[in-house]
Amino acid sequence: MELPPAGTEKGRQRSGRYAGKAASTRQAERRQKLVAAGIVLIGRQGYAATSIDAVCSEAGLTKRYFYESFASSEDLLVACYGAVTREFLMSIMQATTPHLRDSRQLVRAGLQQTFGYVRKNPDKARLIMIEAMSVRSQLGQLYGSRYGEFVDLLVGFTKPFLPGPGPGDAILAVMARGAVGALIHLCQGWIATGFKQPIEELVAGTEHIFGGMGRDLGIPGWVEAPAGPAR
Amino acid sequence: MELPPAGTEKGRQRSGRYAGKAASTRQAERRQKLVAAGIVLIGRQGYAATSIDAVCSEAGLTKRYFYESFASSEDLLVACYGAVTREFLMSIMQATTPHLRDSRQLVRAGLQQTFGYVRKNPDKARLIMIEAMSVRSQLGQLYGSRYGEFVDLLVGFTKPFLPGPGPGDAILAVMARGAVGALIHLCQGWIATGFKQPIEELVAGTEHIFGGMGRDLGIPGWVEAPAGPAR
DNA sequence: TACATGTGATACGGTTACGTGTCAAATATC
DNA sequence: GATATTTGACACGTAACCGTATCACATGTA
Repeated sequence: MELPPAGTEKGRQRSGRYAGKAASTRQAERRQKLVAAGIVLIGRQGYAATSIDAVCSEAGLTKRYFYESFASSEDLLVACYGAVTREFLMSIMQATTPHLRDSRQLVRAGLQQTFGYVRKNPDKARLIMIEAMSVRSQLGQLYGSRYGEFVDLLVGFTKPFLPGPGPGDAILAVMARGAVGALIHLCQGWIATGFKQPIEELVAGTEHIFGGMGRDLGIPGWVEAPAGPAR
Repeated sequence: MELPPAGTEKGRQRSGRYAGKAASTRQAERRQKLVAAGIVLIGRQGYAATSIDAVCSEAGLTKRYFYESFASSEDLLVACYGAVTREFLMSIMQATTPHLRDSRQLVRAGLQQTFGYVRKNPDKARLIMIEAMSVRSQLGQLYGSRYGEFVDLLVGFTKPFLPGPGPGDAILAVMARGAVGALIHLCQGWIATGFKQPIEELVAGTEHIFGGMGRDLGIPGWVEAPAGPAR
């Protein structure tokens, strides 16, 4: 913001280092702290009930540094959403990569990891699945870009197994988005009701949904009935 | 709140009538006006951006009458959610009742009505599908009761077509909730992106999802492939 | 007409959070 | 050790909203 890096009057000091770290490093660390604090507070008590002061207090910083990294609390929410979503997706990819050849195993591992992550990280899950809806100004972008990665992941998983051309890409994308929606919605209800339902029922039910879609798409291995009536 | 209905001193007047209507009638009308105003404002500009004063102004009433019917703005949101949900469900039931015998037609009519309602009533759809998430204190109940009606409707539609015992009721309920979640999620994205996607693609994609579930459940009429690859 | 109640407009105090500014202590460079 | 920058703690003014209270007017009953 100030004048060029050369000394203004006597050219005494200039290096930007402080506490052993460069300016950009410190700035990034502060931002990181704020995001972490935002994830905790927003996920725990909700976006509407989380003030900027509270986030700064939780992060051990002051408001000055909040506005250094974010223009508004909504801005922070978007950042938190991105961070948690990334972690969530990574965990799913990690859990599914061993089963890229077996679509049944792939689906089961993905579903178990999805619900397992939610169960183990209820605050983060609440953040990305419930509180993120509060971002009015950027809701469209959230749905269009970051959340699209999840859909792309799903489509990418599916395409190698497709026997024929299948339905058009647009239809396939709708199916994938619908599948993601089913998962998210079940998780929302699960969270909202205090995880009372056993995770096995959720996995089994969603397996039927995914299995039905697999059969609809003619994917081998899903054509025969995947499970007995009262599995 | 005051003393018994008998006259306090001289027993002059007491009837509760005003402007030709009984007290309870006027009270109900005021509540109705407030709910209508809430639906418009919350649906249009979001729950967080809707103040009680604004709702009263929109309804042509004053704050006194807001607190006559509601204890908080969240209370109003719940009431609005209930009113719109009821209307939404009624419209779907009305659109589907002519096809209770033909499951294919039933699904198609239901889906078209679902997306059609959202398209025609974007504010109301935004209210029940997005803003309702803001009700932190009663989220669990929303998911448990009122929203459960939709799931029950779906299960009720499905059961008559089931050939055998099918999966257990718990699994069936999960599948139904997932299906509802797929619909809601697709609608959310549709709203957030300004209804750019053609409604036919959404209907076709969700038909595949429902069709897959129908095949998974062994419902006659869904066993053979419901549509060609590039329908 | 006289009076009690319903109604509408508005005022008030209290609370909360935002966004910015000030000032002293800590740190690094000369 | 001296100076400039970074940092932390805190104060300040502003604005919005909530929930309640006040007051004059409208409406209905005796």
